[in-house]
Amino acid sequence: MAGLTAPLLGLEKKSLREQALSALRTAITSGELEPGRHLVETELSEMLQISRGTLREALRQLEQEGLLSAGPRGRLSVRHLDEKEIRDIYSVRAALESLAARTLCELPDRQQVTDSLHKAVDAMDAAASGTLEERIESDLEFHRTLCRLTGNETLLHSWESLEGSIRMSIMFAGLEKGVRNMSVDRHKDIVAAIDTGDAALARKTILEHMDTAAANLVA
Amino acid sequence: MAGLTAPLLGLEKKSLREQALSALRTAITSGELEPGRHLVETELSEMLQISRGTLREALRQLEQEGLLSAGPRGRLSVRHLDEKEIRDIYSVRAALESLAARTLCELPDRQQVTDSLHKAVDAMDAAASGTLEERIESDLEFHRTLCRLTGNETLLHSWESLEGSIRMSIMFAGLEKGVRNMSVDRHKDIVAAIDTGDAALARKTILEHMDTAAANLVA
DNA sequence: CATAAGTCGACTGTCTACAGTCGGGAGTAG
DNA sequence: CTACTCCCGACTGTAGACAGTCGACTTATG
Repeated sequence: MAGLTAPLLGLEKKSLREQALSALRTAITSGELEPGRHLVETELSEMLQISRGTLREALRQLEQEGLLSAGPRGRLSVRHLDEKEIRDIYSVRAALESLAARTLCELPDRQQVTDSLHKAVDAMDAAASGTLEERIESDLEFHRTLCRLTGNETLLHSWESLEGSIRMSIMFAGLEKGVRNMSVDRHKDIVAAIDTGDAALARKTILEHMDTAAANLVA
Repeated sequence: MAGLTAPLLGLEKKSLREQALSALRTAITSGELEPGRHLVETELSEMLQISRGTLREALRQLEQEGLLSAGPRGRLSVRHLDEKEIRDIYSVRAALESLAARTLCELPDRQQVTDSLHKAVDAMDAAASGTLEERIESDLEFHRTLCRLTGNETLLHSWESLEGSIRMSIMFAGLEKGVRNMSVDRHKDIVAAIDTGDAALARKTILEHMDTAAANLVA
């Protein structure tokens, strides 16, 4: 007699605000809303079939995620990234993920960690023959997992706040360039480094990975 | 004939949303709104004399800054930090600021940078005899400056997103503990390390500073 | 023809009102 | 006295409307 009407397994219904947030994030990071484009609240609220008030809450969040930039009088537009900004974003990303790698190495029980990471790599492997979007998703999921496994909620939250900017970086560079960074082998190296428990090595591996990744994007 | 009615020098009138944001941030990080306290939108909007819609936009932002935590059915309450979370916050902070230090060392022209940092330290010195709040403000200003001078907007933005959590950490630990980290000398060390241009040394100095800072807070 | 004043339209800022939902207390049956 | 039910009050989710402001276009004037 369970679950007759409502979905039970974590599939909680999302508020309109969250739906709008997802929809807009996708629209922006997919390029459907091209960079520089002015966003008009009345237009968007009509498109998404929600009220302006609800929409504005979502917009504030996107603004703080760095997907939107504010012009005079509160005019919002889709943020435009140049090469320097992409490098900057990846510098911060590298700092966060290298902290994650170091932290994981210092964990008492790394068995479950490496298991989860192996699974994430396997998922990338499985997606390797899929669409570009799928490959990117599985890659980001790997790195998100890296942060999540540390158990440091603040770290995870900071990374997720950056995720939108990361997606924009990839989109800006072009998906074909972004996909250069999805190599399964390189990610296996990361897992292996963490597996050894050598924090310095793990940190170095991540930093190099991010350096290469940034270079691939702006090249 | 200038500035008769309106302030001109960058003192642009802030929107009600921004005013509410500042007021709430201050109220929370000062402990006026004690941790764990449930926030009721209608109450707050009446206190602040603004409409709920406007207030909600500010709340969303505070939520993302980590000052508020969401309960069931959108109930918001002032976030509560335990010792582990404080350590976690400072880990992330350390990662960001060590990136800042490294970045500054690699800058071609560091003259202006060290000048600005010296000024910030001087400000701390001047505040040393002031109230606890003033000392904390000048300390945070120093570290914010550190991030700003890198020219990496993303880094600055990430740090500022964390600032609220940092303030809460200090408040949680108690201002008297927080003030232990305001030593002018220790900050001079940081500036000196950056001055040498030795990225590894600068990074190490910051990491140690943050380690000590976190230890002082949870001790 | 150029410049200045005036007017119109487009958007954001803000407020008020309504609807839906959950928790808790009063009241009642066993 | 306990447990169950039903109703009410408290809040959040969401919508819709009004007001103020700035830019662009038009029109009048030197």
